[in-house]
Amino acid sequence: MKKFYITTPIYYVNDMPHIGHTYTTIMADVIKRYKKLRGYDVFFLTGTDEHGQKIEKSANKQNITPKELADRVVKRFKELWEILNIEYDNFIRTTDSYHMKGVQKIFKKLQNKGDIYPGEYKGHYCISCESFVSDTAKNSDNGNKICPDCGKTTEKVTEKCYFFRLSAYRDKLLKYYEKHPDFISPKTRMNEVTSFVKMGLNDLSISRSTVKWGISVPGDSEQTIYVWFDALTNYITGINYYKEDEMFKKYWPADLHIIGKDILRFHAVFWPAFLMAADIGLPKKELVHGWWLKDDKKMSKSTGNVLDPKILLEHFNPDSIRYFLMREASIGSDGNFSHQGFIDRINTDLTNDWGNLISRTGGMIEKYLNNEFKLSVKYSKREEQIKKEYITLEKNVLESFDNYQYNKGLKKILGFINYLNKYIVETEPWNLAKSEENREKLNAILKTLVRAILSINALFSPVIPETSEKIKKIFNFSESGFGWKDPGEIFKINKVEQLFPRVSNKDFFSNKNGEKEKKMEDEKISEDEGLINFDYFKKVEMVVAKIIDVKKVENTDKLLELIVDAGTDKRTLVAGIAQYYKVEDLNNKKIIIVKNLKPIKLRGILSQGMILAASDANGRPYIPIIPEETPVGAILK
RNA sequence: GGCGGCGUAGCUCAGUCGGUAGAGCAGACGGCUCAUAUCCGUUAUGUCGGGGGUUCAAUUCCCUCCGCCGCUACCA
Repeated sequence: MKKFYITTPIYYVNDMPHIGHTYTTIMADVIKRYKKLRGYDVFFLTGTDEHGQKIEKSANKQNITPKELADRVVKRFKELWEILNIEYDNFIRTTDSYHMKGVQKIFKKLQNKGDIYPGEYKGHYCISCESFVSDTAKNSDNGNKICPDCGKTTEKVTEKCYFFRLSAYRDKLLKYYEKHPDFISPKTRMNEVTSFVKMGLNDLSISRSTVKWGISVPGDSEQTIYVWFDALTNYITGINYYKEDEMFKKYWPADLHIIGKDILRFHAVFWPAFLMAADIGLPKKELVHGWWLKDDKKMSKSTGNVLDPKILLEHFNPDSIRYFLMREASIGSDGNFSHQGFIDRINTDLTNDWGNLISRTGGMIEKYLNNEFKLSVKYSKREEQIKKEYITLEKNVLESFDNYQYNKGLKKILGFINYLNKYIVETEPWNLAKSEENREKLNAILKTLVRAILSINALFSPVIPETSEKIKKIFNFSESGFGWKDPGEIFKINKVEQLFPRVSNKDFFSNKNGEKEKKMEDEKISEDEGLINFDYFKKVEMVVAKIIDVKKVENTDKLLELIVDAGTDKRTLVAGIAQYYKVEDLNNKKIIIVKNLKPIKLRGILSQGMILAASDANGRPYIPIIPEETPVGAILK
């Protein structure tokens, strides 16, 4: 029996489960169920990532231990997966001992090989912020750096840590990509990865002495292993890499890692390099999916538009959610989620088409045949035709599913359902039922419908498994597997229940979730007009600053490094204006800077703000010079 | 700035290895009554992002411009 090992990423317990986690996990579950039907021995791994400073900090805030925090979130994930009928084979937690031992094992292996070596991280440490300050932060009088966050003088610290020799794997990775062009799918993601690797790779710091909540480095209790090394390793520890027993030998290498585009680099560059270093085979394929946008906007905690699947579960059954996510997004590109879109999709596809087909078929069998087929019948050409067309359809659908194009496959299935609805209208069973002489014909039509329904039901089963089971029960049918179904000459059916109750807009939007939803749509409208309110504007801090030193950034054409006095502090700015402004043009001038812009490193120098300048159509900057008498630090509003 | 992708009906998208375009949803009209006011049929709408070129012929190939997205950079 062929094996198939599929994984989701492990989810960081700093976040409650949302639609993104749900999407990835449902996709994995659908693939698992599909592969199982295709005769594979499937193993499906999911779990949680529980180490790291963030977890440590949030736990502290809530006055609980990191493990307690993780336990709470894990419970939420497991509950949701149960509701959504996710059949994972193992739920790994990075705090599980078999995982931790496995991580240490591979770490040790790389150490022995020399691919992990002790090194030094030289840095400037801010004690009050408990964090490292960039090399490029500005100096204080005594030569130490000043913390850009709190302004206090930092201490020079030389910290021991371990590095992974990533630089040595550049060519090997590129060769691997070339040999396995389908390793990363879709192709655009593969291009991104290769161009990134081509630019060269630096060795990777893979341990921290400042993080306590983590797996300790073997033989060095001062250090914990970097969370990404810890997390990625789950894919092998989850199938017993520590023991390297039969299970590991059977399932590794993974056949499919499902990941989101945000974690591409870790999976497509670092993870393969770690495995190469450890002489472990590489996963066969990584499928990169996009994000779910909410009303065309990225979901994020800060905008507060993260979608909790529980809201949907208040109105819809789990299969509806599974169906929508698989039907609506094509792998690779971002999907868009709107509540209206969700309601429409479920009502048209599942309620009107699929649910109703079963309902009307069952209704007729009840009404005309008293829920029982007593006759053995001959099928006419028309019925044979339906069988033939189903077989063609099935081939096409399976082909789509094999390529993980579930949206395409499902679309095709819906087309066939429409075809069956037409068949009913054309044959008019309700007229045949009026006279006894058409009994056999009526039987043949209804039986054909049952056979078609059961056949389609199998195709649908990986995506909507719960409904699929219900349908089998209605028709007293127990076989699974694909192909044209035949429940036999004589059989009974049970009363049809409503499989997908209709949810009207009124039902959905009248409760408080709907209100919330509506409010958000209103907000969206005002944003669309391009206007911002005053509070929003106030967030931008602009002040007058005096330039106290200017120099060109070495080896660049466009960049100037400026030291400015912003009133409260002195800070470094990097600006791409060297082609238009000379050092002497700017020295001692007063200008406007944006003070609270997120600092960014440019050419290795940390730029802590931005010079305000007008720019013309060619991008040429014009810096407004402020009158000399203006006080430094004056706020613009 | 570089690399890649995209821009097709009101909405979501398919498609054309060159012969002026489709599907679903929403809309309009009609039919049926087995069915969850469901189903079936008919039907409107598009200068296929703008401009230029190659060609007998371009939405499809080439160039250029505009807009959007992703990655990346000496953008901030």
